[in-house]
Amino acid sequence: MSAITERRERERAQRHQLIITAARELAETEGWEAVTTRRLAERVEYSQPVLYSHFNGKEAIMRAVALEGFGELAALLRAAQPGGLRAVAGAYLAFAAERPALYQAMFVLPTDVKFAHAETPPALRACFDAFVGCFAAGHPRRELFAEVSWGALHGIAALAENGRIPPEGQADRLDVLVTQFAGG
Amino acid sequence: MSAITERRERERAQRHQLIITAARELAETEGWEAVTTRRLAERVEYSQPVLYSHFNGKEAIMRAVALEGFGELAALLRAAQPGGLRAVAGAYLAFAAERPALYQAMFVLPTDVKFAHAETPPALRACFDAFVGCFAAGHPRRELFAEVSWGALHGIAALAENGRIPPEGQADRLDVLVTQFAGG
DNA sequence: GAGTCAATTCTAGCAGTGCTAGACATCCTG
DNA sequence: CAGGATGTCTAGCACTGCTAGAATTGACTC
Repeated sequence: MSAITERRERERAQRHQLIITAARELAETEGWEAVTTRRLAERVEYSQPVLYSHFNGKEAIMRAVALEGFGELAALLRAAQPGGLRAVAGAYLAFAAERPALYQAMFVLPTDVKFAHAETPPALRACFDAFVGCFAAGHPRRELFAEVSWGALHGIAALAENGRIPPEGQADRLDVLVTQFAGG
Repeated sequence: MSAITERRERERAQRHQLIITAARELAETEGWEAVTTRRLAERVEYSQPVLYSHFNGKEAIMRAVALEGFGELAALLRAAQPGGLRAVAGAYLAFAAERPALYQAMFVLPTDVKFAHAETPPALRACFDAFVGCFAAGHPRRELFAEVSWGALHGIAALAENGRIPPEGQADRLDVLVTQFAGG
């Protein structure tokens, strides 16, 4: 009995992850507008209602995908940490450029995820902390600088992603941004 | 005959503008997700197909709204021009905060409007030029600096708008941004 | 004025969306 | 092997953007 329910829960958890992965892959190959509950259900080889037994709706699935993204981004930024702001910022822009759909779920699409809040997911907080760590410990407005440099990077990334800025100039923009902020 | 067709064209142009205004108002009061062709048609007191005789679909209506926004933003930025980067950046953030839906149509939602291109609408180019004008005429990388400072502002505005950053800290962020860029 | 005809506007409907109630099947328990 | 809970699916709702073809309007000719 206990063994059976355990197995069931294991299978359920597997399917849970399968849905997240399928949604992410679909979004990364065809964009979020192509991620419909019907296509997603077909992809995981279950009917639509199964999705709703795992998630509280489509938005919840996207939130789960975004959460996965926060974990990956945090790892990348932490790895770049020793290289200072230039390396962290470069890693950030590379992440945004290489996984546009994932980045969109994390930072562009409407979300319920709490930012700068007590309930902020640890992975997300770790991302922010990577930026904070780029400024000296004694810096009087350390958090503020982290926030602004992150925001600035996001602007560059977002505009490039939706075609408002030519993507090929990102390296130059990164250089300007880092130079202006590292000097302060 | 000519007088009649002229009157008809006049009425048609009026209705054209009515649709744009209605879409904008609806978006500004309830958000773009509330702007459906049915609700918009009801608002202008015509049936849905009329919308399609004026615009090539919902996206075209949003593009028209965005274009209106570019004109207004350009006027605001030009007026702030004498105050330098601080004034221009402040006007930009104020615009984004006061007309979030309009700003979203201009810079966040998918669009076909050409940026940094031969077909770029004059109003949009004027917005960019306002940023360029904030840097000395002899500045070696004038356009690049304009691009990056605009991008940085967009990041701050976008993150604040969708709840990723507490909106009450915008003044401090603006201060940091301007200080770092005006110094270069 | 009455009739004709073109331009305009609307009704009705298509294929798609997110989501859900209730029927159905499956599997464990006694 | 029957009973019952668990899980899954079918079918459908109200909505979306969009459009074909019917209906109406209104300007022009006789």
